[in-house]
Amino acid sequence: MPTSRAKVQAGTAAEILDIAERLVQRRGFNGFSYADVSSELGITKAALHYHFAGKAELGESLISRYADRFGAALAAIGAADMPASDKLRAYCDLYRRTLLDERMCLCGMLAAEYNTLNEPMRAAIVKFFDQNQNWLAVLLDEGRRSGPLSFAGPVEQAAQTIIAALEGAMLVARPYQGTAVLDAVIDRILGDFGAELSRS
Amino acid sequence: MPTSRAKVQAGTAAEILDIAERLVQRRGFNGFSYADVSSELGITKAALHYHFAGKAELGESLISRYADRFGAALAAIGAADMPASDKLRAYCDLYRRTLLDERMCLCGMLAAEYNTLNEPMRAAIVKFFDQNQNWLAVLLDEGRRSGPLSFAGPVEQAAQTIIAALEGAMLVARPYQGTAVLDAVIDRILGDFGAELSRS
DNA sequence: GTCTATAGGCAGATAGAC
DNA sequence: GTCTATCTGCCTATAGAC
Repeated sequence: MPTSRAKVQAGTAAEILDIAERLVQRRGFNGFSYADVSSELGITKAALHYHFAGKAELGESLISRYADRFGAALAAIGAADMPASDKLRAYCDLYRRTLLDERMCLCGMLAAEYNTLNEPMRAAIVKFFDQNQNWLAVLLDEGRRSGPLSFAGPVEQAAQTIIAALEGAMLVARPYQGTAVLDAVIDRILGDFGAELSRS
Repeated sequence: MPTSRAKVQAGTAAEILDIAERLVQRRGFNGFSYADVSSELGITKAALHYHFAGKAELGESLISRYADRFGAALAAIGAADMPASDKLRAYCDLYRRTLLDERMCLCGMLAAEYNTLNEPMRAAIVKFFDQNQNWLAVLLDEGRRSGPLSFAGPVEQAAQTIIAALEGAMLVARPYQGTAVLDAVIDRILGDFGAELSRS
């Protein structure tokens, strides 16, 4: 039964998503076409429409899969046996690994193009950032209570700032080469939120 | 002699730039067309080509004008008789006013689409961020030396972090309404870099 | 599932009249 | 400077054969 792989999407549909995801992360949703995907995959544009009715539906599937995977990565970090400061570092490293592959965060990219997207895609983007912020707020809260993290103000504000700084660093890093900008931002985040001895 | 207004570009060309600038800041460079500009301005697409040879040339002029205006705003802040902490606040307010008009930073938006742009546009974007970071680094350096600002590490790293946080906040603020995310980030920037009594 | 063929529209761009 | 008219190409999408 090759049609039902249960949980993980496999086959052509997944290959389409893989290619489209990379294209969106590098060029934006308005910067790639069905022709780009079909030529890279080696099938015709018409075949793409069998798997995804239209570009918008493909976009919705992209965000959905991305959010699921990102959520799974967050859950793995959350379940790990580490102090919160190390978990914050692991969280930042998710962004760093994405940038190392010369990709922008999918939803960060789509946030830029937000005004050109349809309502289902917009809702999915908001949902992604909500999940992201909520998870990070919990981590920050626990880390501050248990000691390894130290910062002032509400956790929601802190979580928003960290996400904004990381997304912005990926954005600004694009015109430059490499991860220097993001590394600088991560260093400062860990320094500002981590409870260090040198905090005077 | 209505053709030569000397320094400030006026007339149709400036109107085209005004409309195109807003469209790019809201929808992205790949999210608007000559037809959008011409219909809003009330002239034909062909007329646009008289003023700007092609979309790429229009894009280059957009960045150039934007960088000039931004540079002038920075110079005005720098020349003002205020402590560096107030200047930093005024700098952040530049971003806030842009977002209040429901616009993303032009070069932040273009940074997302960087991979789809031609070389002249790419170079102009890098130049904008260089100028931005250099100005901010000088402000931070002077502010730290003279007292009103307090932070650790190299000024370039600090400047990169502030710019990234502001750009990212504008980006992430788009899916949400209003300036709440950006306000939170600005509060934290001013708190982290300002020399406050409560710094312990 | 994938193909060929094609529709219908919009993109950026050009020629030449006024 | 702006127009009408047109071009070429790419876009998303569909119909129907295999």
